[in-house]
Formats: sequence, structure tokens, C-alpha cells
Amino acid sequence: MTTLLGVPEVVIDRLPVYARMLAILESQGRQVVSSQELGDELGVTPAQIRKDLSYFGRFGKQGRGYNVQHLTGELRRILGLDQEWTMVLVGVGNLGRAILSYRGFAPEGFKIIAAFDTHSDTVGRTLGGIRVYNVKNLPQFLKNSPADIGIVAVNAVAAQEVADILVGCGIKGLLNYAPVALRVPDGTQLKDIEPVLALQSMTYYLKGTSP
Amino acid sequence: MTTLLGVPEVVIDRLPVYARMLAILESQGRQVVSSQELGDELGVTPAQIRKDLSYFGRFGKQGRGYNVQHLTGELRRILGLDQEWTMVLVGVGNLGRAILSYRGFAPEGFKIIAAFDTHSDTVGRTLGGIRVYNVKNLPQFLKNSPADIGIVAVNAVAAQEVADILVGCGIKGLLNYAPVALRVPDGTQLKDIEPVLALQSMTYYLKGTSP
DNA sequence: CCGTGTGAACAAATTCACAGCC
DNA sequence: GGCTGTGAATTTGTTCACACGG
Repeated sequence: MTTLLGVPEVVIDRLPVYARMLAILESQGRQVVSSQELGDELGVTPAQIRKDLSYFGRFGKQGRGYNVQHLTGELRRILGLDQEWTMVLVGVGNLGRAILSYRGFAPEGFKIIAAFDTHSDTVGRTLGGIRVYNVKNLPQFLKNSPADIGIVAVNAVAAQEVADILVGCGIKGLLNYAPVALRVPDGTQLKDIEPVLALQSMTYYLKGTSP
Repeated sequence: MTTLLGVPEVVIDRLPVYARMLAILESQGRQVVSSQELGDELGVTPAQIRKDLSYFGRFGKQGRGYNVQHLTGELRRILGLDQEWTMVLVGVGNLGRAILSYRGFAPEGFKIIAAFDTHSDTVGRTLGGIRVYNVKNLPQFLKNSPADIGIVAVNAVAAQEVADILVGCGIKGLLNYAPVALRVPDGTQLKDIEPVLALQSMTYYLKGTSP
């Protein structure tokens, strides 16, 4: 038992992992799963799964485990995945175009509704079914069609400025692909996608290994 | 003072962030920086920076701070960024092609030397300057040209099989773009790039916000 | 029995606070 | 006076272990 606020962020970060595995089990027709089995699949201790879930309620049955379908639904509800989320993309260079053509967002309910750039050669085009507008029109656009999340896909130099614009338009969640530490106000969610940082910490452990 | 092993992983994960900021300061001609200033830039407490650095040595001067150029070099050496790292990519679909054309790896010393797929229409082609081979030839290729890191860019279903092949060929580091929890043996480094998981935990905090 | 839910015990990480040196 | 480096204190997170219900 814990208040709705005050759930550690690490716990929130693990819930989507559980939800994803549960969805797989559900698609396989699995009815029930124990924290032990789920932990084995994910490389996590059963105690951690039970403790994480206990922040939100009592979803299991002693002696049996968790009903897969029910728990999947509960987690999706807790995470807010029972609704569709709208996103705008800023930066339609190489990286931005790759994000526009990425097929992984839509099936999970994340929908890019528009893209923005400054280059006159991309503005006005339609890429991957998404219209590209001049970034000047971003505030106006968001006034008419509010979006939940902004994707920052510009270079490192422009990223902070773009983040500030998005935040200024009322966007409360940023997914940042630019290799820079963005500063956002309290209450704004920021998640970084940083393959280079991931590699740069990995190499610390690879140093001792035979090449 | 601490042994070379036993540095917490969270610390290792922060070092590249420090190194990146220091490189920016260095390029601006900055000579000296304090933990306070560095922390302000990155949104991190000065105490954390000092404690993190203290695992590896004494790099600062009391009353002054850290020599930017020296500390940058030390961090790059600690992380193993003073050498070039070679990578092979497996999976040349939409996502794989985006990774091949990503311009962020090379300047940091991460070089993709070959790509692999099963589809006969991509095998044999050259994309972004990288030759695409049949995945059957992966073990043979790595025997001749060992690589440090494997990039997994296949779909979720094939990802574990690909990971097993790479690990079987002696690869000790995996960068996984597939939306699945891979299982790798102890001693193998695994880093996941998971934009969807990032979004799915972000929505927990966005739920309470006005749309 | 089995497996959850959970307080208690433990471990890890962060922050404090200050001695010591520039 | 300013700022590092670091033990100690504190906070945060994980694991244990067992009472209880199915």
C-alpha cells in the first residue's frame, strides 16, 4: 500500500517491460503466470515483481499467480496505455525521417500527427504519411491540434531551443533523440534516446575483453 | 579510493554524460570548471560529480576545480574511448537502414564494418557505404574480421536467435534495438534502445496532465 | 502445498558536511 | 575564500522470509 504519488520512478520504468511480456504470454493463450515464471522470462527477481505490483494493488491469487489477461489490462490502465497519445516531431533530417517511417509507435497507440522543420525543401512535403510544416507554425498548430508528446530530432545545437518551444506550447512530455542534456522545467517529462551514450558506457566493460 | 572493479554501474553510465559536456566546454576554450558549474549544466548535484570521479582518482585542484582538457582525456581513457570500436549490424530492414545512415556513431569512434540480413534483396548490396552479407556468413566473417559490438536490428521474434549467434561468435557487447528482453550470458554487455518503453513509462506521468 | 503480499532486514546510491589544500 | 575529496549520515531501492489465503 502506497499513495498514488510516490511510486519510485524505477518501478514505473519496469512496468512497461512487464506489460510487454504479459502481452506476449496472453497472445500465446497463457491464462495464469507466477511472479517466478515472469521473472525467469525477464531476468528479474520474483520478489521485485511482486513488490512493484504491490504499489498499485493486489492483482494475484495466492497459490495460483496472476491472471495474465487481467494483469495486462491493469498495467496498461495504470500506465495510461488504454488511450491513444499524439505526438509531434521536430526535425526532419536523416534521423527525423527514420522516426517518421518507424513502424513501432502506432501499434502501441503512439501517433505522430505532424512534423516540423525549418528547411524549405522538406516543409510542405508529406513523408511517411505525415505532413511537414514550418516550425514557425508549431505554436499555431498546437493551439488547434494539441499534442501530448514532442519528439526532438534536431541536431544538438538546436535541441534546447526546440525543447523550449515545445514546452512553451504546453507540451508536457519530450522524447529526445539529440545528443545533448536538455533542461526542462519540473513537471515536464523527458526521456532520452542515446545510442552513443549506451555504447560509451558499454566500452568501459569491454576494455578488459579480448578483441 | 576504490578498486577498479566494483564501480557502480550507475556511475559508469554517467561518465559519458560528463565527458560529452566537458568536450563542449573544451571546444569553447574553457580551461577550468568546478563540479558546481558542471552540475548546473547537466542538472546533477556537484557532490555526485565529485563522488563519481573519486572512484577513479583525484582529478581536481582544491580552490580551482578541474582542468577541462585533462579531465576530458581522463574520462575518455577510463571509458575506453581513446580507441576505435568496430561493430556489425544484423537486420537491414527499415530500422537497420536508418542505423546504417546514422551519422552519430563514426565521430565518436564507433565504426560499422559490415551488415547482415537474410533477405536476398538486400544481401550483396552496399548501403551507406556498408556491405550487406548473408547472416549465414556471420561466423566466418567475424573469424576474419573480429568486431567488438553487435547491433541487433531485427524484429522481436528473431532478436534472441540473432543475439545467440553474435554471442556464439565471441561478441561481448550488444546494442539491441528490438523490442524484447534479450537474455545474454554473464560477461556480455547488453544495452537496449527502447523508444516505446520510454514513451510507455512517460505516459504514467502524463495521465494527470491536461491534454 | 503454492505463491502472493508485505513488513523487516539489507544493500546501494545519494547527499551532507567538513577537513585539507590551493 | 573557494572548491575538492571523502567518510558519515541519509535516503532510496532490493531482497528476505513468512503469515495468510487458495
